[in-house]
Amino acid sequence: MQVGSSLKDVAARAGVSVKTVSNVVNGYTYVSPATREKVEQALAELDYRPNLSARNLRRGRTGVIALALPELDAPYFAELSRFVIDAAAERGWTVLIDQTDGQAAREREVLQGIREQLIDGLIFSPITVGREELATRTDRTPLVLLGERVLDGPTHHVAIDNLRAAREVTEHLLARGHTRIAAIGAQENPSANTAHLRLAGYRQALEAAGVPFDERLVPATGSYRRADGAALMRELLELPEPPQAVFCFNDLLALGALRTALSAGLRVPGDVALAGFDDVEDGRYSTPTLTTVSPDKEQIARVAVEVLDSLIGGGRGARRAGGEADGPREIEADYRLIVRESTAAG
Amino acid sequence: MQVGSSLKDVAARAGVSVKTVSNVVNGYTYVSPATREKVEQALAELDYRPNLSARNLRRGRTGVIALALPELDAPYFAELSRFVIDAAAERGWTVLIDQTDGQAAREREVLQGIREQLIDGLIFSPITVGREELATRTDRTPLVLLGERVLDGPTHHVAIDNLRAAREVTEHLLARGHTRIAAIGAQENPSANTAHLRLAGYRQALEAAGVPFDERLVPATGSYRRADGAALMRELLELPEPPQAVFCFNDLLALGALRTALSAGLRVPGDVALAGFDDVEDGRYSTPTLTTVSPDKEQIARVAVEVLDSLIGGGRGARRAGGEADGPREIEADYRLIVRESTAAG
DNA sequence: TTGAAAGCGCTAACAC
DNA sequence: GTGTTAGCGCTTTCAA
Repeated sequence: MQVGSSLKDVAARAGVSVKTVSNVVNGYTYVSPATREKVEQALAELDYRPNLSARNLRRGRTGVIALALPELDAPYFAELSRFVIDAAAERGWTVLIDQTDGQAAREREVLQGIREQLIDGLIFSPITVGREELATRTDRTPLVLLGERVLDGPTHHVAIDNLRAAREVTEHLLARGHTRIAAIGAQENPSANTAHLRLAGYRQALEAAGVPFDERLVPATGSYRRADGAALMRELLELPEPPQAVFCFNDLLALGALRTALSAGLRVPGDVALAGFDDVEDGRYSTPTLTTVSPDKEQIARVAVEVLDSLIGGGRGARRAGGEADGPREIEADYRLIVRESTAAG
Repeated sequence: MQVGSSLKDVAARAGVSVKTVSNVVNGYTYVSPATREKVEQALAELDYRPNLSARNLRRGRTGVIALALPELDAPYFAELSRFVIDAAAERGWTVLIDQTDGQAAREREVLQGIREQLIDGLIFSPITVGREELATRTDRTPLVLLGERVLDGPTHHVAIDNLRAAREVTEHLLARGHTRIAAIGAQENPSANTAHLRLAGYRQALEAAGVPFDERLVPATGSYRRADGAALMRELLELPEPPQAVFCFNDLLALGALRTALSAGLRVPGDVALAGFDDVEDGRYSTPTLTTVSPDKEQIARVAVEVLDSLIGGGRGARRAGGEADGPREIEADYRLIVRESTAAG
């Protein structure tokens, strides 16, 4: 069965050459109106659709970029993805999604180019990957990193200043009069840059305020889901001296912690104040609503796509390592602290 | 700049023919160990990566399927996507995402094949698209629909029995002793099958219980986000005789309604009971936790991918319309009613 | 303004 | 077992 018509078929039907049809399809100038009309009619009659594989092969690019992230069902990544897809669509790119589940092996594959030759570029939000993996990368697919900066990394990336943001949250909690402030979300994995930066910001704020750091108030976790937040909060509440406030390294942890606190009969923020990070929509409708750091996700997505777009280059011809001349760019995205009910003044 | 090595380069380096290299790359038998080793060394030395565009052009398929859905940042779709991507990965497919935002024009594009020739198949969760659009579709890309059944539709689809599920939710509310039960999520758009089915289920249950239908208790909405639920709940609370229970057509609406109710100082379920639909994770951690219909998302995703896989066919050769011989399959997915705190017995 | 033809990198008949 | 070669459908010099 004939699946689709090719340029040749159209050319035959219109009584012109393949080149002419191609010209019409690609909107080139210098086609006489008469010819153009003939061709367009044939195009319509045969319901012609260009074969993208062939076009890609010829052009050396595919028009597809990959977005690699830990998990699509974490609201932060879901929201970010929507913006990336929108921004990409505006520039004519199609987005393909790779879920790594934060697994080191999967992340390494992504970096080494499982999809190479299928994608023109990659936007990657890593969890475990560090400087070394990036440095030894052989895949030449243009890459933009999302999330924390991999220090001195050889790669373009866009991220907010996690350390400063975490410090601000903690300062906000201190300003509310709390001194016994816990932090949920520390990670033992040495490559977990985001967690380390947020923890560092937390510690800086405590130190500046002269509040001693108490290791028992900073339980570690492997993942950042609601269940983790709920479990860690239970641990904190069993402490001889439970915290007055908890800074959670993302909103999911905070929502889990909130559930635990409310179930335990505590009032939030009356008995314990809670702050999160990410500003996902859930936290805007929880009761109480959630104080959080709101990264400008739309900006992050747009800038990442723009940088990638410029790396890939206007696009004629083969994929290039382009843009490296200017050196990797580190772009800082905006964020703001949004104070809501969960830390409202007593 | 040379971007990557081709089979020819590898062949030259290994001192064999292109075909032999191809054989090795594709894991064919009948390659002598000595040759194989030579080739593999050359492969490694040149860091060979197959050009997928070329391979696709030749094989007539791309290994990519599209998942078209309204919005990635609605938790139900985010969760579903994760399962679709996982199921697809298991079968060697890569998933590309199209967001329609539920817009009729975008949905029509998807259906008519914007991505044709780039994808081997399409899994589509429509909002507005109806029977006619499906019937007049010319794109031959294998298609599986998700969500409500388009009645007598010409297309394979997988969905839960929305009508029955909605009836069960309403019956549950009736069994709790409520008679003044509102429903949030009706849609005026005649193609909004899901909304119509859920509304029909609600009405069936009322009727069976001899409870009169009150139009004021069934406000319509265009979209299904938290903000809509919050706004509609405000309207309901201003009624001279507000409802004792509210059945929301998805969890986001319910979470928005919950926020409004709690903000208004009402107790849930004491003053008003609330039920949702979808069983997204947010509703498992809200306070109170949310009674809801839980569709088996993993099953929906897996079955959709399996059906699509069989439609696309083993895959040799060109894309086919295959599978139509057996006629469109309508696959009913499992679901269950999960009763949680938001409708707990008084 | 249009046509002829080469070739992108790969796979698979078909030879040897 | 291995090599030769003909396309897949498209874009694009180069001629006409």
